[in-house]
This record gives sequence, C-alpha cells and structure tokens, in this order.
Amino acid sequence: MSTETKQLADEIPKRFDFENVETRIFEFWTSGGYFSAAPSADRKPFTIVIPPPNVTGALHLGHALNNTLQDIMTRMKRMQGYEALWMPGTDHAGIATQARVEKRLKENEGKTRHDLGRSALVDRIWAWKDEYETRIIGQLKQLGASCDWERTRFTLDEMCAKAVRFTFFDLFQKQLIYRAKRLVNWDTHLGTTVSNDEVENVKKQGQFWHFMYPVIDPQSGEPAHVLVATTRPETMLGDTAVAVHPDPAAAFKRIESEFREKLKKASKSDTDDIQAELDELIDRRTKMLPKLEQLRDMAKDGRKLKLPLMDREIPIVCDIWAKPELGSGCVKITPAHDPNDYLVAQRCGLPMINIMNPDGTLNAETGSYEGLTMKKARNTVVQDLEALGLLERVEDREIEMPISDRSKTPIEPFLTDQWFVAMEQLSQSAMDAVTDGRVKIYPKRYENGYLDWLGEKRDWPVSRQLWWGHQIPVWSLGCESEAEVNDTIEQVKSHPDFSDSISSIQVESCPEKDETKRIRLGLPFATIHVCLQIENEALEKALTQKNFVRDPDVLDTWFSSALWPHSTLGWPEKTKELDYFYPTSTLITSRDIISLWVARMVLMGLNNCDEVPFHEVYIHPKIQDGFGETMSKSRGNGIDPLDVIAKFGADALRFGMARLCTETQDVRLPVQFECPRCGHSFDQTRKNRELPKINCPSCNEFISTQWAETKEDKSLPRASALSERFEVSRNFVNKLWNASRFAMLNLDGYQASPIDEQELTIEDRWMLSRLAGVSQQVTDLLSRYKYSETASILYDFAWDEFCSFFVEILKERFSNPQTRPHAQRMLAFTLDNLLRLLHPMMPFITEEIWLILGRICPERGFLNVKPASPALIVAQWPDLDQKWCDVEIENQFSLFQSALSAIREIRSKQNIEFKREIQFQIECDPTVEKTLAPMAAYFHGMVNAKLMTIGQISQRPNINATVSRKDFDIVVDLDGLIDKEAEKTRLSKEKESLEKSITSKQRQLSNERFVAAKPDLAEKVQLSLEEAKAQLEKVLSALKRLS
RNA sequence: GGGCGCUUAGCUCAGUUGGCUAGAGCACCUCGUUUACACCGAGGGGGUCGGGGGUUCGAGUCCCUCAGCGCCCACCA
Repeated sequence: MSTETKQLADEIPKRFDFENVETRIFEFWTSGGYFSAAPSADRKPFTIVIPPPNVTGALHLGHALNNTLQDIMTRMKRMQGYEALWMPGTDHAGIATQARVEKRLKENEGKTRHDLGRSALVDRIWAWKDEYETRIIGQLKQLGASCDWERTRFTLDEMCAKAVRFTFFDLFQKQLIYRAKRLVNWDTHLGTTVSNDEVENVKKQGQFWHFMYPVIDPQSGEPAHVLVATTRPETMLGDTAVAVHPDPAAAFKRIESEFREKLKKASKSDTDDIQAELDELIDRRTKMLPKLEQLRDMAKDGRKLKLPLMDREIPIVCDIWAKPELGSGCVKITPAHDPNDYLVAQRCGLPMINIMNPDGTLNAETGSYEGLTMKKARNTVVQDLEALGLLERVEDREIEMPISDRSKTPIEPFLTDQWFVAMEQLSQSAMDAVTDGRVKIYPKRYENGYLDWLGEKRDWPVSRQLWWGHQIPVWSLGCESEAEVNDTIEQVKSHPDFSDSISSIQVESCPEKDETKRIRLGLPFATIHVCLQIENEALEKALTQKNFVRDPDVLDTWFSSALWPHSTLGWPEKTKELDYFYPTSTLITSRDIISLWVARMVLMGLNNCDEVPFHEVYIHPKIQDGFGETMSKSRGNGIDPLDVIAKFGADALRFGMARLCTETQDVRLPVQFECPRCGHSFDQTRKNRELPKINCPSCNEFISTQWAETKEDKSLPRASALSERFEVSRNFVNKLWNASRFAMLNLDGYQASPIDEQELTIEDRWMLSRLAGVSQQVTDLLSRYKYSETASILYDFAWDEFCSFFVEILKERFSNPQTRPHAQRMLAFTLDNLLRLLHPMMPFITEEIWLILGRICPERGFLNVKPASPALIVAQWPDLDQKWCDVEIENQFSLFQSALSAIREIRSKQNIEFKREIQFQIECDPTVEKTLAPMAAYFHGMVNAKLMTIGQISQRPNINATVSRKDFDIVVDLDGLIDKEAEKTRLSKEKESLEKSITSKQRQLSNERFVAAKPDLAEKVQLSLEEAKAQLEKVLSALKRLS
C-alpha cells in the first residue's frame, strides 16, 4: 500500500459521514453553477415547475416525496444532455396564510386584523412569508433539490402580479369574468367566501325539527297547518315560500319504478332492504298522495301561509325540488341561505331575504332577532315556536355540516356580490387537451376525476374578502339611470390614458327590475366596472375623483397558481425563457389538487399561451401513517423530513422515497418515535400521537411527539418521528460507500488505458452485460415514472451483483500483479457507471465518491478512455452499447451462483469453518461442465473451496455427502460426519415437491391445446420436466444411500 | 347516491399482456468478525395470494359475487 493510499484510507471513514458531505457537496454544486439553466441553441429543453409549497409552514414528508421525484427526473434529464430547468417558488396561499397570521396576532397581541388595518396586516404577512419562504427553501436545499434557485418565484411577486392582471383583464374583456349575486360559502369567522373545495363536510349528531306553518283562512277540508322540517330552524326567518311537488303522483310513480329497477339488479343481501324501502314508499304514497295533491291545488290557487314569528305571508309554490318521498313532502324555501332553495326562488320568482350580516349575526330583516348569532338564534326560534305550539316534534339525527377548511367554523350559505370566471368554454378546452392526448396523465385512472370535474363546468367564484392576495383590478361605480351610465362611460373613455388595449368596461344592471323595490333596497340602477390591465396612476386618480371605488377583494389563490407554468417564465412578456422552456415537460404532483390546480393550469395555459402548460402529469401516491390516515401537522402524526435527514441522511431519505413510490394511490408508513433524551425508539400509536406530551416508555421523562411549528414551541424536547423504512436505505448508502471505499483503496497504481477486449474475463463480460441491461432498464423505467421499480433494480444490482459478486471475484485478481491492472480498469469503469445510475436518487454520496475517484483515476473508460467529468451532476448518463447484453454469459453466471450457494449451504449445514478449505467436485452434464470450468478458480475466494474435478453424472466417486440442486450434484469430500436424519427429512421434502411438480407438468404437456398454442413454452416445460425427473432420481438414490 | 383504489409471510410492500416450485426488505431462528462494510456475511423457518363461485389445459393475475378498509365527488327539508 502506497503512502497515498494510506492517507486515503484515513480520509475515507468506514461510515459515510453524510452531515459533513451534504453541506460541502451542495456548496460545490451551487458554486459550480450546475443548477442554472438558460435557453440554449444546441440543447433540447427539459422543464419542471415546482408545485409551489404554501408559505404557511414547514415542509412535510409529502413535500419530500414530491420534490425528490422531481429532482430525480431533473437530474437524469440533465445528465442526458437536456437543458434541464427546475423552476422553484412558493405560493402565497391566501386564506391559509392570512388565517395563520391573524391567529398568531390574536394569541400574541390580542388584536384582530381590524385593529391593525389593511396595510399593517399585509406587512405582517410579508414578514411571515419571508421567514417561512427562507425555511422552506432551506429545507428543499437540504433535500438536494437541484432547482435553478436564482429564478425562485413567489405567486405574489411582481412578475406573477403582472401575469395575474393581464389574465384578469383579458378574461374581463372577453366577458369571461363577470360580477353577480350568488349564493356562496361564507366563512363567518374569516369574513370571506371560500370555494367548494375549501369546504369540508363533517358528520355530527344533530336534530331535525318539524314545524307547522298555519294556512291562512283554511277552507273546509283543508289542513290548518303545513308541516315542514329542517336541521337549521333559524333560517325560517328568511323563508319566502313553502314548496310542494307539482305532480306528486308522477313523482311517486317514477321513484317506485326506479326502486323496482334497482331491485332487479340488486345483490341478494341488499334485496330485503330495498324491498322494505319500496314497501314503505308504497305505503307512504297511499297515505300521503291525496294530501299532497290537495296542497298542490292550493298552491295553484295562490293560497298563502303565515310564516310564524315574522308574521309574513308566504305562498305555497310548486317546484320539483320538493320530494314527495321525503319528510312531509313539503319543503320550506330560504332562498338567501340554501343553495337549492336559491334555485327554487329563481325558478318561481320568489323574493330572497338575506337575514345575516357578514359576521354571522342576524340583520335587521329578522326584527327582534337582530344581533343574535345564528347559533343563539336557533334556540330562540325553537323556543318561540314551541311556545306558539307550532313545534310538532324533534328528531335526533346524524347530520352533515359544512365546515370551513381554514377556520374550522361552520359555513353559512350567503348571498353576496362576487366575481366569477365563466367556465363553459375554458373547461372544454382543458378537457379536450386531455382527451386528445396533448396532456397525458399518469396513472391514467386519474383522468376520470379530471374530466368529471371539468365536465360540470361550474363557474368559478374568484373573489375573496381577504387582504392577502392579488387585489382585483376593478373600479366600480353605481349609477341611478341609463343616462348617468352612458354619461359616465363617455367621461371615462375621454380620459387621455383610456384605451381599449389597457382598459375595459362592463355594465352590470340591477337584477331587481321593480323600480320602487329597487330603491327601497338601496340598490343602484346599474354598476359600471372598469378593469385596468396595468397600473396607471392618472387613470386611477381620475376614476377615484369620479367616485369610482376599487374592489377591496383579492383573487382566489388558485387564480395565480393557475398561471404558474407561464408566469414564472415571464409571460405576458415574450421572453426567451418562455419561448424555450414553455410548454414544460412534466408536472409531478399529488392527486388532491388535480382539479384545483392541474385542470386550471391547463385551461389558463391554453387561454394565455395557446399551448398546454405541460405534456405529462405524474400523480404520485399520498403518504399515510401506520393506521392508514393522512399525515398532518394538526393531527400530529406526521414525519418531519428534517428528522429523517438528521438521522439517516438526505440520500437515504430520497432513496426511501423513491422506493415507496409505487403505482398505488396510498402508501403506508408506520411511524416510530425516538426519545430525544435516551434515544429509545417506540411505535406510534393512535393514543400517543395525539397527546401534547407523553412519558418516554424507557426513561419516563416528559417528551413531546408533536411537530414544533415555531421556535417558541420547543419548550419540551421533541421526539423524532421516523420510520424503519429509511433504515434500509441508509444501510444501502453505507454499503455503496464501503464498496467504493474498497475499490479506491485497491486502485493504487491505476494506469489509465483502454480495456483490451481480448482480456475480458467471464465476470467482466457478465458485469458489462448486467451494466448494459440495468442502464437500459433504469432509463426506461424512470421515463415511465416507475420510481419504486427503478430503486429496487438499482438496489439489487449494486448490492447483490456489484458488491457481492463482482467486487468479491475481483479480490482474487487484485492479488495477482498480472491481472491487477486490467481488473483495476474494469472496477473503475464499473463503479463510474454505477455512480451515474445512482446519482439521481442519491446525489450527495455519489458525487462525493465521484470526486474522490476522480483524484485516483482522473481518466477512465472502457474502449475509450476520457478524462472524467469534473462533476457527476453533469456527467453523461450511461449509454453502454446494448450489444454487451449477453444472455449466455448471464446464464453461465447464474450457474456459478447456484454452485456457490450449494457449497455455502453445505458449509452452513455441516458447520464447517470458513478457514478450513474444502475440496469438492461437481457431477454434471458435459455442457454444464464446459460452462463452469473457466470459473473454477473463483470458488477459492468466494467459499474457500477447491474444485478438484468435474465429473460425469454416471461416475460417483468419494461420496460422503450429497446435496441436490437443479442442474447438478455437488460431491464434497469431507472428513466430517453428516447429520443423516436431518438430511433425510430434507430430501423427503424435496422428493414430495418434485413429485408434485412433475405431475403438474405432465398434465400440462398432455394437453394438446396447450402444446399447440404455445410450442415454445411447452418445450421449456418439457425440459424442466426432464430435469425434475432426473433430479428426483438423484434424490431417491441419495435417500436410499442414507437409509 | 356516483367514482376510484386496496385486501399476497408477523409488519411494509413487489408481482408487467393469465404460464415453470408466488418474491423483496424488516422482524424471527442458526452460524460467522475471511482486513470494504455487524448500517456486515452465510444459511434457515414462515404464505390454501380476504371468502365463495365462474371462464381456462392453466388464475395472485380475467369475470361474477360476498365481506372488510380507505380516498374523492355530489347530495340529504
């Protein structure tokens, strides 16, 4: 060993020191500028935009998975010679972030956002954003993300803001954005609209109240009351009608026939239930139909009811919304506070009475109930109705309640003015992009969800009553007459800065056509909306002087996210980046935002750029805890990727992520905690994950199992949440490290030179064959997003083939000065290729080894020797000629492996020390002999066994022990005794299994159709049958000898 | 109510268009420190592929059915 090598041995520790290496290597990449990408004339682009993480908090394991997968793809493409751009950034996440900052403000200072005012609050949120963005980007870097960091964008930065304004203006001008009164989901706590997607339905125990509304002047034979039921009694204050079905008989008929239809198709176990339901329905029809028809007739006569408590006359109306099969068959109609009732009111021309203030209290419309919260009003209304004797009964029942995702408070349907994006044509364009294959979604099954959601073509409410976000660029003014409208428009248009290219006008006329009513409600005759494409101080000032007011609302976060693939590249400017990198190559994301985000990016990309934003979408699994539940911070069952990195290293985390990324939709990851005080490791349970603090089962000290959100939360030492699945990957990292360590310590005196083809040994050819095969497989699998499969192939190749066989065999050759130089070149070349293949998944360790290898063997190669790339990250992706794939060599090698394993089995069974050399001979066919003979020498190093002779099957000298194998026997010349009984049991077992296999093969072959259909396979079966028969004979004779 | 997915070894999961004796890692048992690696090496035990039926020469794989688990969407006076 030279002094240099000795130094190297000291320098390369036995265990991979990932902490030190990760920091250093990342710095090496950054200073080398390897992450940056720019339009290039001679390279093809490869682009990924990051799904921008929300600036609400730290990254979780789902992010780690998502970003690892993106980085693997980016790194591979970069090595394949693409100009690979991975565009990083973060999302302002409107509601979520504002809610977090407001919550903190309340907790720390006892203030609300109104105490602070708009601009001060927004400043606070910017400060929060800065803090978290830094943290998130730091975490991504720790993961090894090779994003072009200098391009980092934020959905609220100037570049994105410009794209948002241009898009809004464009849609406004095309009349695809409009303002309207709509029933929206109102979050009374945050005082804003939330979209359907931000509403969560929660099952709760609740009540079902049945009320009686008196009929005004009932005639003889008519009921005195109409019965209605509700889960929300307080809304009755806003009732404007009671509906009954226009043709109850037909409705009954229809639903009964549906039930009969269902009964035909139903499975046995369901039949009874359906029959019972049907019987009930028929019974109901018999009892109720006359009454319902009577009510229907009363409705047609224009009869009215008296709404209790409010003393308002309300009509009975006919509408199909009233289902005869449910409840009393009559339904109360509260247009301003129920989405279905709203539709009824539109159909029947009913008034809509809004009874709620934005803060969730009742307004003046409710008279004496004004000021009560909806919750309090419920009890009061029920009590008051009961006092009037109008409460028929109360039922307990499980009800589903809509809850705001953000504030966790109940959602109130609320009638307000909102901006909407008309989706009809936009949705269609996005659907077409997928159906005609311009955008491919993997796995394909997710296409359904995408298409279904878009197919509904529901208009998208985009305004949010928040302060954090892109403020809507519209100035509005209410006018009292047609003349005033025209006049004002004239004046606005006459402004020198006004031009159709940067400003657009919409006139929204009041839906209330009844003049007196309109005036009483204080509604304007019409509202003029002026939208400005870019900031224009003069024009804005002029508008303000004319009493125009800028809409205080901001846009839904997804509006800016939808522009992400092109806004980050500079759109609406025609930048060279946009020209080169757009459309992007692939989008890697999780399934819960397919509709929210993916679909909207497609339609906005098409609208703004006339091209799809990406060609492929890969949807990866979601990570769940050991109980199959989604990991989340609020539930406290998550794993912090930084814990994993600290314990196992970033490469282990990444490789672990790739390994679990199969095509299923969920992946379970049982969680273990590690005590921060004593290091004891214990399983996560449903119980211990929810407690804010627990006692360590080992040292009994108080520890926290919850994620620390901010620094000040860390009063208790926090247990790391980990998973043993990363241990496997960590071991793999270490295995690779040690094999490389061995290689480098044996490359002493390496001389660069092309490898002489004539000198290639069997194992060299085998290694070349495997290397060529594996490279091909990895390239192919990764391009199809088969991460898990790729990871296992690499794992097996590196561990079982490279380390356990190739390196082991080379040891023999290193000891011989004649074979040493060639062996060194082969080893350097093989390791070089292995590092390239592993780099996308494990970038840090592979780069570190690459750099050390570069010092020892600066030039290496196979038939051509070239200086190695100064950095692995930009080294060329392996593309070994496929002609090196050699099935015969691989078969030959697997024979060798079987022989080794047979000898090892004997050694182990006989408990023969490795130190003791054994001699053995193999009985086999001449062909096998020919195959195995060249490898005879390698048995020495691998199993310390000496192959004496290879004999014919018919000759059996020196039999002391026999172990059966598929293709041959091994006869080992031993002095020791053998355990005859154990051997007998084993042989009988083998005999049984062979007999079984022979029978099944014979049956198979006796089938003419099979033989005719698959002659190749039949031939194979025939061969294996003969082998099995020969095998059986050997086993039988061995058994005979033993007894 | 509509859609999607899952059920294979004690645990977490592979298993391509049906085809040779159903695989891996962890855990378990036995043995071993032969100078790359105990985060290692060698060997071993463990599965009627959720239940039932069908198609087929042949089913973990295809069809039907039952049961259980999970996710998404819609809706419930």
